[in-house]
Amino acid sequence: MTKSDGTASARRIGTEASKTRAALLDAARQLMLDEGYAAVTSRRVATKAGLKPQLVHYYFRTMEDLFLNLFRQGAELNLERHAQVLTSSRPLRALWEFSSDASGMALTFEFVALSNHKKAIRAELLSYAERFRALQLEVIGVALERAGVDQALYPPEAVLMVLAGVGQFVSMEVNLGLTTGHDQTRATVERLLHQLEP
Amino acid sequence: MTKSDGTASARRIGTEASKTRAALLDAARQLMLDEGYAAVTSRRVATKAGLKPQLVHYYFRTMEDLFLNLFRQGAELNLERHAQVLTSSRPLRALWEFSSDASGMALTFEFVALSNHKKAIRAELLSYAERFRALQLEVIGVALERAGVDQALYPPEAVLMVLAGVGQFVSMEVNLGLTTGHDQTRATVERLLHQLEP
DNA sequence: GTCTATACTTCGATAGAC
DNA sequence: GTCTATCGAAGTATAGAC
Repeated sequence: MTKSDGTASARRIGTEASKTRAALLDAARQLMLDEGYAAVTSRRVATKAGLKPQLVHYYFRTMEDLFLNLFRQGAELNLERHAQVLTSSRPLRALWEFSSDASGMALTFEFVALSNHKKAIRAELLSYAERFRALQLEVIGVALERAGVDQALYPPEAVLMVLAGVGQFVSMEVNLGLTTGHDQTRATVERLLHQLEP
Repeated sequence: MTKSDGTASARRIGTEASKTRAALLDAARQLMLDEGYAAVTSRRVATKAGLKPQLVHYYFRTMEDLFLNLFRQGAELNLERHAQVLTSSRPLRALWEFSSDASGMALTFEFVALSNHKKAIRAELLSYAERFRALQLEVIGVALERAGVDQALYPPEAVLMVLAGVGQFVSMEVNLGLTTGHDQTRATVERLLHQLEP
């Protein structure tokens, strides 16, 4: 661990190993899930963690910094889980299950919403999204080949967008409280997946 | 037009026909699109419209009221456009084009994000979503029948979720600045649509 | 019917004490 | 290395003047 981790600055900053710092990140994540990114203010984060608001600015210089750190933490974890899940014996099904998991989707959704007007978050999100996509495309290509699918008709990119797109769309709706037509959709997707990965 | 339009209250409120009121709604929508729902504050809306912040509270008692009115206005408009578009000669294609229109998606996305922690918005959004879905399902059923699709294998609900889900997912990504794999996805969807609706 | 003067709360951030 | 005292700006909302 080097001591400099980004922007050089005159002000002081807490260590990354600090337990207080971790508590603040946890509180922020909880708040973001429960009440949306707009509820993640220095005061509310601190209160939730049982700490003083100024500590947020000690451990994370700005609120944007806090969001970035929170996002990276989750993204790295997701990347690991994702890489593992995609090396399973049925990667297409694994991708579908990953994408249609509503609880995992909620945080991601908040970050996407947040990134719509925070450039730094957007850049970070885009960078991770590209890494995810590359990982997924590779595995899907192999899976389609193994299943004997004509990739001129069904390119991996399109398969990915359908699996991930429909999956994330469904979980977004679940989080909203909308479930009309989900059963039929799930059944149909799973039937098709069964044909590709028996 | 009756004079009472909802909550009975002691305080006074501006008329719905007011030009000032319309200007505030426009400013709010613009702000929401450009900088996200969190940027829609009484002060910023008023400034953008060249008015005093207190006017927001005169025409819309609370910020939530403003959001509700803004949403309803857009939803009604969308419902009309939607009903019209679905009576076209190629309803499936029309639905795909509607869903994959990134510019139209942006506002909807913000409202979904907002509704995640505002109960009143969520209720309104859900109510409209059900109306949309019912409208769409009916038309898709007819279209599938006409195309001779086995609806036991491909129920209208699943077709809807794929068209709407993938379409909205794609436009969400476009708004984010992510376009990897979109061309292949669009081509594949359009090829399949061409088979169903020549 | 329309708008202004004003109150009170919460925000992010810094300088400096332990 | 860790935390506190404090500031100026921005937030929502009401009561009352035109």
